[in-house]
Amino acid sequence: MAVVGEKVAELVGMLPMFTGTLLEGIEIRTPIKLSISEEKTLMFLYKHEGKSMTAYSKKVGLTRGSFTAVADRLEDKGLIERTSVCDDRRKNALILTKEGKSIAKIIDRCFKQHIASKVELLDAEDLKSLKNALETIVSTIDKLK
Amino acid sequence: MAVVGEKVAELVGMLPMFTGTLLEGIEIRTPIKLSISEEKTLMFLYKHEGKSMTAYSKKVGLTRGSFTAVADRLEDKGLIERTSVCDDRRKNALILTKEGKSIAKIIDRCFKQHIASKVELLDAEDLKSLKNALETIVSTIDKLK
DNA sequence: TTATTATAATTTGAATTCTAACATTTAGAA
DNA sequence: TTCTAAATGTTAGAATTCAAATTATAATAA
Repeated sequence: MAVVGEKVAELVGMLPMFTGTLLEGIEIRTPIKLSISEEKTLMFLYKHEGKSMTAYSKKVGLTRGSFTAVADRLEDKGLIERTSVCDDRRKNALILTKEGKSIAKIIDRCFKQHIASKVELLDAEDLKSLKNALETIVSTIDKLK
Repeated sequence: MAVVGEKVAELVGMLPMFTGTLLEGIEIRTPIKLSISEEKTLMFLYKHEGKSMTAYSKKVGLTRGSFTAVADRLEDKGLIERTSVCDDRRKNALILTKEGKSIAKIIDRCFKQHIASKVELLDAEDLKSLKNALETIVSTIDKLK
């Protein structure tokens, strides 16, 4: 079924536009000025603290080298800390500081509110099928690993 | 149904990881070295030539300012041309050169083959529901405009 | 007509990200 | 043990992208 695969490829190419449309016009006001990668990092940390640099770099979509700079900046701003993981001295586990947690909370709420307000324009049926579609896709991620 | 909206927001946040997983390990070998934005631009041009700079910048996910640089580089490499649209002298319509078209074809094929080979790991049923889910999402894009 | 506002693309310097090389540590094989 | 290969994170310089101001054109109102 290579035909289906190619169709999937075509659709995947359009996903960034989808998220772009959803995020259009979002405005996240934080006490400290942050780049998008910094905001994303805080959001992921807010959900799952204590993972490695490499893990977060993948979630944010940066190379390890670039993510080092992001972590440096967040640490300089006092929002995260690198903690050592004893059983593997190569790894750094990242955690939020108190202020980092408070700002991450703000970002998380803004993000959710913005998207919720966008999809409110859909009727109930479309919204439901959108949610189902997203769940299908996300659950497919795991099967590909 | 703000609850559904928030759930959607959470899932949307995971989409970049999904595309990241699908594209992991992709290797596009072209006669001329290209950046990712340049490759994306050629792919979109391959599908729809003659749109404006702003239109492509949105598809690629760059600001207009950044996209000017991408178009400059592609023009310097002889892969695209800016053509004037007579009825609006502000706009530049982009078109592929002969070589640009040939390279765009390579990129398009590599992209599709790579993703097709990835999703081959899924069984027929999962593959079908993935395709349906993607179609649902893409068709939702339009309704939000 | 003229003035005003909006749109398309460019420019510039600053900020961010990438690529490639590196040091350190771990895991596994010989 | 020792060797080799792989994984983690960092570094440095090049490449890319961003934000904001600018120019030119178009659309609209006065």
